Amino acid sequence: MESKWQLTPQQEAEVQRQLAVIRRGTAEIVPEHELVEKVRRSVATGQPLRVKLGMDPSAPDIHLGHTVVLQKIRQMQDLGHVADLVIGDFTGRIGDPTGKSETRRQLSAEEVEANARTYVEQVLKVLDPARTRIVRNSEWLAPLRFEDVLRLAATLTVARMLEREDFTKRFQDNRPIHIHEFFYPLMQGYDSVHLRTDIELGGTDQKFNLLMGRSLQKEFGQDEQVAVMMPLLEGLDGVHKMSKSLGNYIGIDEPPNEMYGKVMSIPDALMPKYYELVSCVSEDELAAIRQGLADGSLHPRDAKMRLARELVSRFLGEAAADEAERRWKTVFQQGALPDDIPAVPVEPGRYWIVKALVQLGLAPSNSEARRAVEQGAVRVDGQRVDSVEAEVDLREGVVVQVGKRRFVRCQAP
RNA sequence: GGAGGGGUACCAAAGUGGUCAAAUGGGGCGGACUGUAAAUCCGUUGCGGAAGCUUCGUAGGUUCGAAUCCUACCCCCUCCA
Repeated sequence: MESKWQLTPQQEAEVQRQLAVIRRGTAEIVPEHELVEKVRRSVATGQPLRVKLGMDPSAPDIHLGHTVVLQKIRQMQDLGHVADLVIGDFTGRIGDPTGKSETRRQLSAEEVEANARTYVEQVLKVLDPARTRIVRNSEWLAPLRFEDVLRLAATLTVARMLEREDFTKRFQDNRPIHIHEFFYPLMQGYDSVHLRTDIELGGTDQKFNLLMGRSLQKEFGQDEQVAVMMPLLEGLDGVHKMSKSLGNYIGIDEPPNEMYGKVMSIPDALMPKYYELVSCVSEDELAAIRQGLADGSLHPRDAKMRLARELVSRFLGEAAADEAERRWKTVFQQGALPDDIPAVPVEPGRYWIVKALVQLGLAPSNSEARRAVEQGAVRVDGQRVDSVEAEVDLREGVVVQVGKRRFVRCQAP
């Protein structure tokens, strides 16, 4: 296709450079040629592209999965483009039906507001604040009249909606689909119209919604946005996409040890993907890591430790990363006791082991405490307790351990 | 308004009078192994120091005996209108 922008050789080179950065790690770009054209335009005119990301404030925290997309935007910001971060405070009231097998609960305005606040704070750990505009879609969606809404709705057919797998499935399974859920993609698309978005980012599961933006922009006589989709990041289980509701996520606000440990528990096989999507290593390093893992010269554990360190350092600071790494080494590599064992006040004396565990908060019930002992999980001052009938002396400084990673130090009250 | 389907443990899902503290899968926890909290394998997963006690939407009832049968109620879903 013929480009309408004539560029100097230097500019051509710049376009190529930008495209390479943008393409890295993406799952799909629709349509590719329009992206090229937009970048050419930007380079020729010096006008930055407007990149949009919608965030659904239905959960208060963001996790590593979200950073995949955020990071891509950051890269675009570093190329000189600007980001519109749309807080879906209006759409959040509905809840994105994407991938859901049932209708989402509608959030109250207050809940959305509270979530939005922590969101912004966390998101700016990844994005460049100077090149980020934070907007809320209630700003332009709330004032729409019913008439406007009808106009939007008229652009869409039920058949088109049912192209979506999640809706189709629900429809076939005789599960309810509420009309208002149809409006979600419509509203998200309208955000793009309002913001005159050039590029909208999202996960591959957002394809339908992203394409909706194109349809609506066309309807409004605008240049259509390009949809840039990032792969979904699997969570700790290595199977399902990282999500809060599945509990397989790594939050970016977690305590350092948690974050470090969680990274270490990611299945080995996911390392290349994690490096590609959430790490900041250069293209060359990435290739080296891939190669090393493939030919066995790089131990998966070491790759993970490096990644864990990088992530903790980025989100929580260098010092926290040092500390988390040190702790991990002592506890798990050397099997030593951690040095930050929580102290629990307890009246000194002789206790039946089962009661002691409950007393120290290491087991929720006698039955569970007994099970732990029976399974050989309990140690007192490093000595395994092998009888459920055992009695132990609890006094200042005694360390009681259940399993490999739960420790408690007794403390006189 | 009418017709029908359904509510079982953390989740999903069997079970339709006793052998059911309730199959199976997932998740959780633990052990072994290891290189880590990866992978794999194994164990365990209501409470209770024991006797036993309390669980199958809720409340009653029938029965020697109920998750299973009856009655009422609550909740969810679908279809027709």
